Amino acid sequence: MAYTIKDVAKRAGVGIATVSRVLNESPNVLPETRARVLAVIDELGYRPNHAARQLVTAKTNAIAIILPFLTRPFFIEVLRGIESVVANSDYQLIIFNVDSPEQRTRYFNTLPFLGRTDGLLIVSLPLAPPEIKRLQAANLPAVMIDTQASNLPSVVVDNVGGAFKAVEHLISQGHQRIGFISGQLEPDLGFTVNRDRQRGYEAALTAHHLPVQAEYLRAGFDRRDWGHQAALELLDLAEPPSAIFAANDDLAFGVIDALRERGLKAGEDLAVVGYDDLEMAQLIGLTTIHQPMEQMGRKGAEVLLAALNEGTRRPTLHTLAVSLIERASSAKPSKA
Amino acid sequence: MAYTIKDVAKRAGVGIATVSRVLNESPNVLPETRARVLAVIDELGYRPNHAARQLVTAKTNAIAIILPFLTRPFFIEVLRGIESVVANSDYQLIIFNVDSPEQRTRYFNTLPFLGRTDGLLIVSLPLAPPEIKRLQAANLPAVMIDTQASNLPSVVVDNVGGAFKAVEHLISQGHQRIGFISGQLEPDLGFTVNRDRQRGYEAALTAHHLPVQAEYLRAGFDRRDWGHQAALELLDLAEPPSAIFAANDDLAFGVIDALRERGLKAGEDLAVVGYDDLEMAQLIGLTTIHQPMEQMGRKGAEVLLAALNEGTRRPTLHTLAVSLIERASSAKPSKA
DNA sequence: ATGAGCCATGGAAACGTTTTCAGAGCATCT
DNA sequence: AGATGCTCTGAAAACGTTTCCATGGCTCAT
Repeated sequence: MAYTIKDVAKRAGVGIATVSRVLNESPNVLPETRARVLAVIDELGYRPNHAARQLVTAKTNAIAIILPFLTRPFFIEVLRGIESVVANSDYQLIIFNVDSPEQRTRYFNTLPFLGRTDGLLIVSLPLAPPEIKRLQAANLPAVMIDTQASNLPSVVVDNVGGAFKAVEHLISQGHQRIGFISGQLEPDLGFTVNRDRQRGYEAALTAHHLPVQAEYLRAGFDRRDWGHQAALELLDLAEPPSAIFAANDDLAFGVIDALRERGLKAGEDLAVVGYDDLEMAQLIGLTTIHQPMEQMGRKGAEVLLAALNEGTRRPTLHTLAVSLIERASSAKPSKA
Repeated sequence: MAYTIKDVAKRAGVGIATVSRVLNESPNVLPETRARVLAVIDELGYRPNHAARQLVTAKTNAIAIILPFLTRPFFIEVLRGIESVVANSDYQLIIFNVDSPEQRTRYFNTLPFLGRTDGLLIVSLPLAPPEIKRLQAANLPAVMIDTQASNLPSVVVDNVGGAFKAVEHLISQGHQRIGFISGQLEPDLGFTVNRDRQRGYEAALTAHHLPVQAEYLRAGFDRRDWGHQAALELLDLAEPPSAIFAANDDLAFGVIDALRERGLKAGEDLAVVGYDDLEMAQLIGLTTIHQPMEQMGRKGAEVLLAALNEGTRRPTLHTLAVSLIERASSAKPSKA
């Protein structure tokens, strides 16, 4: 068995309370005593038992992050941002991946993190009011990233504004017929990205006195093959669009795939703009909206740590800016 | 404050031991008693305190995963595999990201997971014998993924064999002059992938009676821009190779980039083969070696869980197979 | 010289569980 | 009828900390 505080105390010839004081850097310990205790700790390789400490302090020194689709680049980047901040604190990071609505409700019903974590980072998953209530009842500080809850601190990006920028860019290039391809507008897990970006798309058209045409709107799935299929559908219209705005880069890749299949080229025969600015976008030369994904993670983690350490707990809303990255896929069209 | 087991006991008119028995599904409890206790638990919304439970059982119900470069696709896929297995157990997953040698040594010296986790999954990071000793001294079951330690269970892929396959494929396409681009052969964190794949490259050449030419070997960094630069260097040789094997897909993307810059096309002017089979590889049409990344994670997690639940602790070695995925980038060359 | 106040220290309670142990009740066997 | 054994139960010990409280020694002002 591992050594306990008693072993240290005995060996150092002091009481366990003194050892505890040394451990917790309490002042009132004679330097000489402290040195002796530290020497023994070092000699025995003693390490305080976490569980015992947790039991009495009621602190876990861990925070949980709940995110969907661990595998998608967006979430990875966010995770990376979070990790970079948390690694420099003395908190540990527990991961919960949620891929299905069932898992989601299971998590928020059983709250398996309760008592195992001091705080929560919730990425992209919108919470229902009763769920928020339950968190607050449990006195568990939470920060939302990429979703918003009115009574919780939230870190978001302006999806409507970003989409607006994307479409406005296309319009400024002379495009009048602009298609929009997105994933589900009302997905199982309640994401609002697609809806928000569609709103931005429509707002930009309207602001420039262009009509919003139903046949140019293609909401399907958040998968590349849907981007592919939807692009083909748009190309086959009697009057096909001269530009396509895809609600995320992955869909845009599908679009580019479809173009290639038809012997067409993005940026020459049809302008394409994506959203996310994944690493791949640069390689492919895709014009897109850059989201500060890692920064979102960092900011969220910082807000949570501040709440934990200083007790700051105001539900502030942090909105991060997005920017347009111009690349070859939206060069000026040959035929306006 | 939250309710404790005492509150439940009092309210149900039983002793705390009985509540504990109900909680732990011990047999010897009268069905009627059990029902009464469960009713009270439900009524109060009682949840057992983790720390207290841990303290007495000396079990944390958490496992830690230690991996480098959380951001690279390879590790993400492995992580996803791990997560998918762990999510179905009642363990939780704590993440430690290690990006620098300093962090690495810090982690393995302080062992911050000690007492917070029941087991360890170590991805790609080779351990020095004293480090392994320390883990075993702490009685902490560990499984290595994508590295190997003689006295710990390990899940690996055959990097030498995979590289062999890749190069043999190029040779079978008629190539005689084959370049090899890789990251550092002796990187800071001690990965051996690059070295292993180089060995496979050399073995394949030798097996087919082709010379290993030093000027065709380019070891640099695990970054796309190195692939780019090294490819240019190879192209500028007096007698440039007709094919390039890149030690990972990312490097291969850099190669393709360089070709494009010179107005050349992979698969037509020069054959390119990568390694990893990232999602992007498919999009780009890169011939590559498919690694079962997610499966590695799953397997590793399964082995660890088995060790935890059943006490199986033999240091078995699990070698997973890799396969060649032929795509356009290694079509038959026009001029052999 | 004496009391007030401070500092360093140790003993013991408390945290909320699990688990050991002993006992009560009851049926079964001799 | 008494011994035996089984099932269910509760009291109490144990886990390893932190923290409260008491105490003894010391300094310093009176």
